[in-house]
Amino acid sequence: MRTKPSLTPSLGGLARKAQLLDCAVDVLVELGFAGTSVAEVARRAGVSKGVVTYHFPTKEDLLGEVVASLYREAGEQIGQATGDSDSVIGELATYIRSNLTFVADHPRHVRAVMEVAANMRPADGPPGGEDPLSAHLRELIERGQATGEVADVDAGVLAMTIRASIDAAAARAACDPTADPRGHAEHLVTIVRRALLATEPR
Amino acid sequence: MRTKPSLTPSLGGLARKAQLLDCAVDVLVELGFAGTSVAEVARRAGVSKGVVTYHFPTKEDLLGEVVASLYREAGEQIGQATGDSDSVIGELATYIRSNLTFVADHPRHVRAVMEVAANMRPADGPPGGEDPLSAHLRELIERGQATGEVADVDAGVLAMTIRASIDAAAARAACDPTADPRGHAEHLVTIVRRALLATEPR
Amino acid sequence: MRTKPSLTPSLGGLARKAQLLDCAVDVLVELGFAGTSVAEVARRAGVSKGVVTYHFPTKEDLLGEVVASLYREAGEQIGQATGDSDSVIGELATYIRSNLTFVADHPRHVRAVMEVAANMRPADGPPGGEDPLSAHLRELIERGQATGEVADVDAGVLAMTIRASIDAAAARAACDPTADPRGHAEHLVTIVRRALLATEPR
Amino acid sequence: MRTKPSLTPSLGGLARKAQLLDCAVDVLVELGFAGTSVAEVARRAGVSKGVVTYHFPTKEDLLGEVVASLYREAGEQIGQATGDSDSVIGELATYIRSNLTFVADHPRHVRAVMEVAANMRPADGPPGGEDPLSAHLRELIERGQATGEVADVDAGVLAMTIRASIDAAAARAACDPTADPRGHAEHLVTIVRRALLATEPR
DNA sequence: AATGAATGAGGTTTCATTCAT
DNA sequence: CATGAATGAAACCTCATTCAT
Repeated sequence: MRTKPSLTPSLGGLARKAQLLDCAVDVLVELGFAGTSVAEVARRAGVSKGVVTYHFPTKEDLLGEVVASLYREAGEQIGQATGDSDSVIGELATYIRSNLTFVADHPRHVRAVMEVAANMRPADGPPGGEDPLSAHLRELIERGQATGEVADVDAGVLAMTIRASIDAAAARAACDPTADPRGHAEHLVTIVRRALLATEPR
Repeated sequence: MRTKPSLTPSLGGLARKAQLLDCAVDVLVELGFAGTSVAEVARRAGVSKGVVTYHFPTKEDLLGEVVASLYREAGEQIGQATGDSDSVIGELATYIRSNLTFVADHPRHVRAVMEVAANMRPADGPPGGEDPLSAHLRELIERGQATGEVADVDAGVLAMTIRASIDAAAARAACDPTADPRGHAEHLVTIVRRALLATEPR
Repeated sequence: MRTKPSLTPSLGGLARKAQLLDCAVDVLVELGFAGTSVAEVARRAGVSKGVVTYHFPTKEDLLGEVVASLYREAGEQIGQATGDSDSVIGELATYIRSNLTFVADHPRHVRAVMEVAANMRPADGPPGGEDPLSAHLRELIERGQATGEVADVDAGVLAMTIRASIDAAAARAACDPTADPRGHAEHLVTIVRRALLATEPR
Repeated sequence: MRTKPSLTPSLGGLARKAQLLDCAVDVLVELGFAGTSVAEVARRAGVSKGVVTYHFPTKEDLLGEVVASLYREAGEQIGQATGDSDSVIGELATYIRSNLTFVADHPRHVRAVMEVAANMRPADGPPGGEDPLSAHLRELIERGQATGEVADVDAGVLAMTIRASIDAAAARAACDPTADPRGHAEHLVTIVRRALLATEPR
């Protein structure tokens, strides 16, 4: 039997995968997690449903890779901007700025991952315990407190607050093109510096 | 889980409705928005699916009432604790404390509403724009800045940050029984006071 | 036990039944057979669903009575107008006129019965065989042919055609208030008379 | 590798669609519109419910195609038999004969379409106004009256009567295999000719 | 690699009916 | 008589997944 010519020829594995991930991001952003179906992703990619399940055997694989690829990119971009400061305050500022710069550069992908994270909970029930990203921040702050560099506010709460502020700005940036994540970073840095460095009045 | 070991007695309208709302909250917390089906709610209540749709014609009605009932309760409890301070810092502290006290008292309900809010997007597309709760905080802060009572940090960013911190603590409290929202409130108040009142060094 | 005061006091059986039948007719006309539910009938009557099933244990009882009551009324009204003519043509004319007069007087009820008839098929499968109403007409025509009073067209086909024309006019009248069933009757009488009495040309 | 024998082999799109339409016709004829469910159609086709919704996304699509396919076939078959007569009476006879010949050839399909038509009301409320098929007939008759070729009976009523007679014969033929639509056509032609051509006595 | 067909589970909703009060 | 609550079946539809080609 003759092979039927395909409208959408092979893209050689990796390219096809990247295309599908792109489409998945779009669908997540526009239709939300609940509205994201394999069929819709395929439709936007202009391929058949089978193509999606060929490259990503299950839906979880697809969405998991949406998350993982963002983490990979974020790790690279943020990793570069790290460690080049010797003060704790400086490191915090770098962390906040690099995080929100990344968000400003990839608002849609970030939003997509938020959709997934809010809905695809790990099999072992709700997380509970401290978020690892906050934990890292907390340790950083505690280090500064140990050396007396920064004031003695609750490190855990401040860490959570910084993380939450970054995430909120990201969420906003993903939906609202007029939002300004980089400005948010600067103002947040100011707030954090005041909280950590300032001398309380009187 | 919360089901009273009753075969299926008539509960007389309001009680049944309350029971179903309770069960819906449980399901939302444990299974997430995506895992919340009318059937599961009915199963936990020990009644048939029809009972749920009898009292809440559509799923949206059910989840909407989960949200609305929390807002009602929060409005009452938080409303009482408001306005009794004449300094902006005092009002902020009251706001933070009453919010997190409420969260400490209703962690599961709060978490359930978060699940709904994160997923049930309004028909008119993604929100965009400033969150009304943050806006209220921002105005409060700006009022203090106009009178010179507090420092000139960015009011919008600080408002978002406070709201985000409260929400993060709420999310944590809903999943982790060892979390301490009231402690979070105190530490957050300290952080905010420092950011707004302290004199920057040098 | 104290009797609970009712918003919709007892109508004494028969009146309530009549009211429910009226409402059922309305629903059938406006929403069609498929849209006719016990709940909707109750809603229009301003009573609870239970009232309907109290008076008409099953939906079939309700709709069956809609049909039966029309037949009763039609039987009375048409019965009076019958038999007072001694020519077959006269009897046919009387039949047609009395049928369409009845339709003109009860368009909604007629339409409702059509909805039911088209959908509620007898348990023993589709009817098949000659419609009894047509059969009566056919016999009448054949009687006239036996005496030579009317021409020798096919009595069965003419009978079916007359019946179908009456029904079509009824269907029209039920939906279209500008329709004129009585005019239709006159014109149909003319057509039938021509078909039965005229001498074919040449 | 040997091909695993499939219980429900792939029929290649069009064939499967045709099969499903056939089954839908059967169900409509035997169980009526109200008794026609997607599940029942699937059961008769020996496939799963999903297959039906795969080929016809909604029930309306399925039933709509039942109607449309009949119209297509009827259009072809009746179109061929049209326009080859120059007298109005001749055209009427051709119309009646071709209609009922078609009915005689496809009694079940015709009956199925009647079920659908009687129940699937257009979204814009009850129709009201003249049926387009009757309208065409009326214009034909009026043309003949304008030239004096045929008598001056009411064209609208006669048109409705002819249409109704054809439909009644079709309904009968679909349920009763002993019915004779072609015979009906001949007798109906005779009746119509007498009504239009004969000279009234006296 | 890619496709279209098929599956079956599960979701929401409607509804006739039953029953205690 | 009347009601509101409850039931359970059945409807339509969506979807992740599997499979032959």
